[in-house]
Amino acid sequence: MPSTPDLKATLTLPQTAFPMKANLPQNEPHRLARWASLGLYEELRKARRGRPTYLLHDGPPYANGPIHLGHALNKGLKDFVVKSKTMAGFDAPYVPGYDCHGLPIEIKVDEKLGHKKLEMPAPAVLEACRAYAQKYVDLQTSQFQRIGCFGRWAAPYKTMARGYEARTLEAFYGFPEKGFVYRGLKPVYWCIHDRTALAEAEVEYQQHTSPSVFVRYKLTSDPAAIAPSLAGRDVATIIWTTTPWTLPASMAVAFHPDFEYVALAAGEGPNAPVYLIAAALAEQVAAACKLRTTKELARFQGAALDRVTFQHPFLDRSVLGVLATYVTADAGTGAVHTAPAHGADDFATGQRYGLDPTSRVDAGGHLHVDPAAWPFAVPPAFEGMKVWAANPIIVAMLEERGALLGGGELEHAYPHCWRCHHPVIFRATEQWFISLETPVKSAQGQEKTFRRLAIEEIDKVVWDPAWGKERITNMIATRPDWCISRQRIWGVPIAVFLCETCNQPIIDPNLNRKIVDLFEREGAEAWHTTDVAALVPAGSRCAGCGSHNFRKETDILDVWFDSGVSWMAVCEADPDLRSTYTLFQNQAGAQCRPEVLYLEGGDQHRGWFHSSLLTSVALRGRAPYSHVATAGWTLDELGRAMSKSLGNGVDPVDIASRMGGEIVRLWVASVDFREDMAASENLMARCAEIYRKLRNTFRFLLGNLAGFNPAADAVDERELLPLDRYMLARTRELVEKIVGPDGKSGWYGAFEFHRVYQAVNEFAIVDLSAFYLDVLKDRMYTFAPTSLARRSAQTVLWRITEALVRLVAPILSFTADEVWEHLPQIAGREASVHLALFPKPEEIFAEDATKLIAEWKRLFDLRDEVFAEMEAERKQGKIGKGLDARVEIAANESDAALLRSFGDEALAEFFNVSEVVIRSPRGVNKEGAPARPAVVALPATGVKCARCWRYTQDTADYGAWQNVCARCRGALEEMGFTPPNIEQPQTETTS
RNA sequence: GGAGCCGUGCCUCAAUGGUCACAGGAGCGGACUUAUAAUCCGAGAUCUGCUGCUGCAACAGCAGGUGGGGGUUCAAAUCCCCCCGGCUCCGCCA
Repeated sequence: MPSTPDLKATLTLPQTAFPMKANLPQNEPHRLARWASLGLYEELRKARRGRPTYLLHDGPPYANGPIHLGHALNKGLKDFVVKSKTMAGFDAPYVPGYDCHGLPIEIKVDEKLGHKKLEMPAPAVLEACRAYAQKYVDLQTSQFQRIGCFGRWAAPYKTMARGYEARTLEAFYGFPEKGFVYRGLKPVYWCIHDRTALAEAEVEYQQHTSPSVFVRYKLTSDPAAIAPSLAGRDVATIIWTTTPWTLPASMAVAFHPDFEYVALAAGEGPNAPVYLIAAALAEQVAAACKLRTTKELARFQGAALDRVTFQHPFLDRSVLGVLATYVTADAGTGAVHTAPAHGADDFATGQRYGLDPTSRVDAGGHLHVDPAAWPFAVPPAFEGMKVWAANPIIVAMLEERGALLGGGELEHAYPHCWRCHHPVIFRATEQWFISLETPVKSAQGQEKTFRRLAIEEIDKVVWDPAWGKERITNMIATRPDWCISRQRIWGVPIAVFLCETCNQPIIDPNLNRKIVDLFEREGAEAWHTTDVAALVPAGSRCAGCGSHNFRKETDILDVWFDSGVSWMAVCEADPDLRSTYTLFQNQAGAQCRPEVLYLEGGDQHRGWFHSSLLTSVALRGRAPYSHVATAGWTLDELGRAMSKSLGNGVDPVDIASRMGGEIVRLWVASVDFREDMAASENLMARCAEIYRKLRNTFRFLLGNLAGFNPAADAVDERELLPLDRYMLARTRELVEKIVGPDGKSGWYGAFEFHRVYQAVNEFAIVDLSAFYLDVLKDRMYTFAPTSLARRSAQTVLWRITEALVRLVAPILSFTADEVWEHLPQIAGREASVHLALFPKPEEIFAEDATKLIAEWKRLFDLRDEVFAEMEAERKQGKIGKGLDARVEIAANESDAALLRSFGDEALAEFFNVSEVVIRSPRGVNKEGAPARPAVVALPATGVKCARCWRYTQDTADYGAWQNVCARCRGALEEMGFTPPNIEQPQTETTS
């Protein structure tokens, strides 16, 4: 077979410097450096200045470790939002932040400093904490940037910054000044390991085994007053508790006023002991306490037990019978041991009855008995012991004294400290509280409670998904007052002076301003280094007792308060954000009001969403956001939460370094973040596979745009070939779905990133790779570059690429920017794709896309038939590729007309075959069409063109080039190629 | 105890009332060597029922089948109810 080796050189094959292999781990850092040198974030701000604003306010991650997948998801989603809003034309600044104060860091620093800490002055300890937090601020910043997140990384907000600390304190002062805050004795969750109060948000429930004991409380008031039949009997009640260590603080026994109680005699005779227990529980209690034959002596309402008295089982004092509706009949005895110092309900009851709420447990959890009530000469064995150690001792003492009626162990969910994971206790201490029942005035001047107003504000916010509204509403509706004080050091001091005599705080706005200014200048350390006298004006007197001696409060603020005032410390204060935020605050309900979005994991309903709402409603009378989106949890492939113990975690930093930050981003885009999401090495590898497909599609697009000069070569939309027009219509459809008719709604507008991912993926693989680009090869490779047909295709390829690169830019930020650089250069183009705007549907294709696509539907059905037939031929080895085939279609009239309207060439291209013959149908009945057109695929006839591989009837030798079809000959002539001299064979290298 | 989510082929998943349920991966079969560390085409869910036959097998066709069951509807993966399985969050236990 004679060959013409140089004929191949006359083809216009794809040509591009855009590499097939991405080498993401190596190349992404280079692109990051380019963005940095370009000052891209600042450029974006400049480019969008004056446009409508969109504010995504960053929830600060805690700066105490490297980032994990949840962080990557969180920041990735935010980056999609910010970038897509920016490309939709909004000015969307993004100031990332970090949560820096708090126990975890202080504990880490404690471990590092060891006993040295005790000798160090407070400012030095704070300095160590600051350094520790800063280390992780820097680490996380570099990690977030590594996965391509844009933002003001050079100046993130930090809750430990001087300005932030000053704003936090200012926010705090707002509460007492407006009457939201009280300081009082109250039981709070208390971690005896960390020696601090905890907020509800800081406890987690874990399984814990507690002793479970039934204790006899002997009645000391007149039994006949309860029921006449009890006169003269030895009466007692039985309480059940799982915390024997609270018994020294037992001040009352609570009964439900409406429950029925029985008096049971245990045994025969007038001397048998009698027990008062709830009727519903009598059987259970009798069994647990092994009461033998029981006989009911009386039956009465719990209300009858109000203010009866009992003897404490081991202390020399009496215990009051009280009534409370929280007593339940599903566990215990119906008689609830009440220790006001160690339970919220107990405390409330104690207040109603005037009981002593003093805690005999110190900050470290050591028990101390009230000497006045201790009836024996020697101190109790549990004196000074930790509560857990005291439990068995107290139980033994009960047993010894005959007060223990039953016992055992109970495994139950018990609150633990979320930081140190030790079980926590309830302990009444002096704390600062924000009262949810504070009366406030709404904007309309109506009186309501703080709680009520907060709930009303929740209602004005868009919650996504919608059930978030109900969730946070329930939380606010039922939560207790917010305990905002902590007995630690690493945080914002509650910078208040207390009266040495009566503990009354000084609430003086002028003094408060002075201290805020001090914090602004010197940071929170100033509270530790400045003397009382330097701040409190001379001659100040306590409003309560008139004393003029004051001391500094040493508690710090709950860290949830810190981050919860970020709307004030950042949005209201930061020069880049405040004008937008002020507009947001003042334009409620107005059209021009900018959106303020909070986007975090669902756990923040009780965290940041919650604390931010409360502070903003209290201080500004409105919610700090207009839109709250929540993400689900990242789980492993089997749907389990990721944990160190399971070893099923996926490290985004590791994935970025091995596969690329782009792969992490693609994974984030691939999942529906509103639900729980699966992640694993395996799934990441799948994303990498998808990435390669997308990248290769871009590469092929770019390769076929080589030499295309849009200004000179682009074909007017009306002159485009039908197939090319069809693809523009498809592209328009895609654009419309992704960015909406206006270029700013659609799936990006609704944060439906996984749909963008799916649709782009499908478009690239199905519409482009498997169809359009495949079919186009013949035209792209063999036609003269000057030909209308080829320029028509290029025009469309160019528009598709320009659209696609913008559509994926928020997600594939690295790759899109790389593609951008390889696109045909046009005047006035932005330096980065990220500075560009999303395409608008009508810019892609001005006509009715839906109609055109519907028209093509029938053609694609026929194409499927053709392919099925060709596959059969292929199986028999009669043809190989499509161009080896000739297809005959016996079509009914409408099909035939449709097919003929495209012309033979276009049809052959569409089916990717050498020849298409349309025949009138045989065997078609008169009424109408056959069920399906008769399609026959046959080996092509004619001679194969050596250049374009089509079989044609007009293939002939062209000089020394053998077997060149007439179309190729025309193209060669137009391109100025002449056949090589027959006598002088072409040498291998020319020019 | 409360709230909620998920269940689609071996795997990952799309599609929230409308044609024979999208696509990808893996595996299988094939083509191409003009996207080549590529590209293209094809077959492909388990099971049940019915029909074709004297009968059986194979095969073919039809129907049903989106965890199971029921309902609304001309029409359901999609809406409603119940159940099963998996998961998450919240709360509580004196």
